[in-house]
Amino acid sequence: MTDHDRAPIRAFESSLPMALLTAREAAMGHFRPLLAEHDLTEQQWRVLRALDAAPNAVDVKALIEATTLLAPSLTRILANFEERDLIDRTVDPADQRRSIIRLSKLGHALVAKVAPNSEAIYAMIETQFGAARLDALMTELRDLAAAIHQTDEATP
Amino acid sequence: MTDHDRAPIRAFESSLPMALLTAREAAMGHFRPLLAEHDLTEQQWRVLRALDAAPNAVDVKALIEATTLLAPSLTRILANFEERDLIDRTVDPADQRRSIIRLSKLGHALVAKVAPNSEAIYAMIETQFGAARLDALMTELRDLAAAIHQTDEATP
DNA sequence: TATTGTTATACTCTATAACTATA
DNA sequence: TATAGTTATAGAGTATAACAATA
Repeated sequence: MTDHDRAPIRAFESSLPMALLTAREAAMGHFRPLLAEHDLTEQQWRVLRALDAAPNAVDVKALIEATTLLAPSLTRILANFEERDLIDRTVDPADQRRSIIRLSKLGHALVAKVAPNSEAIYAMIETQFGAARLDALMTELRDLAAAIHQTDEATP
Repeated sequence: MTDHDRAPIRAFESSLPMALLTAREAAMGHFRPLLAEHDLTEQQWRVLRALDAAPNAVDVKALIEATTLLAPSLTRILANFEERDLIDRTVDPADQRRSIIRLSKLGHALVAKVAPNSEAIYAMIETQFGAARLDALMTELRDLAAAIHQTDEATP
């Protein structure tokens, strides 16, 4: 602390997007170093999780929807994953325009390696914040997103 | 809908960071086109709001903290703002290393022009989701960030 | 003609390190 | 020596448009 410290900037954390960003940054601050250890970006991890969670093999379009990435971003990420042998890719025999993506053995192994740490971090947060409270918060977040999307339809 | 549609990818929206991201994207989806009209990025808007909310003129360090941007990003944004005459910049006479930043008349005018639309969007969200509920959610988000930061101190 | 996915391009932010000028 | 801020550099995502292959 010196004479030149000024009053901190306040009031604009009251913005909803900023509150969401701050909360997200707090959570990801724990997680990003873990991802970096495995040479994964946040977006790459989103793709891996989506692939891991998918009941079946998926096409690029489904991945775009699940990850909210743009097509060109996803194209590059998938190219990177192919180089690293994290995914297998085949052409849909029923529609040759489509790529069918699935996690390779190596890809599954990577998810299996990272995921437990992710859950440990999550558990820490649950302990600190309260499991029931966190559940309720997640529900509210989903409802909020849904409510906003409804306003989309009202004003196209 | 065609024969080739597959089961949607589920389950991983249960990730906290993803829930925060999705909610944020929903909110920002309304706001980004408005910013684009004024040639502003999300990060630039964050800086403008921070400057507008600041009780006094601020230095670069305070802006970094308020916006969670990195120094090099902020340096470029401030250079851009100077070109556009949105800010005034003076050297702190008490410490010549410091830059003192404040919004120019033009900068204040820009904030004044964009902010009402921002509030209109916010009002729409409030209506759809419920004002009290939104308030409660914001409180929870702030508490969550605080709780996570407490775990930081526990595990340095 | 429409759709799937890729390529091309320009811009911005992230992240780190090196550097300057003050203190 | 330490701090405030800038410059340099590499890498990755955002965003649009144009494109090839397939339907």
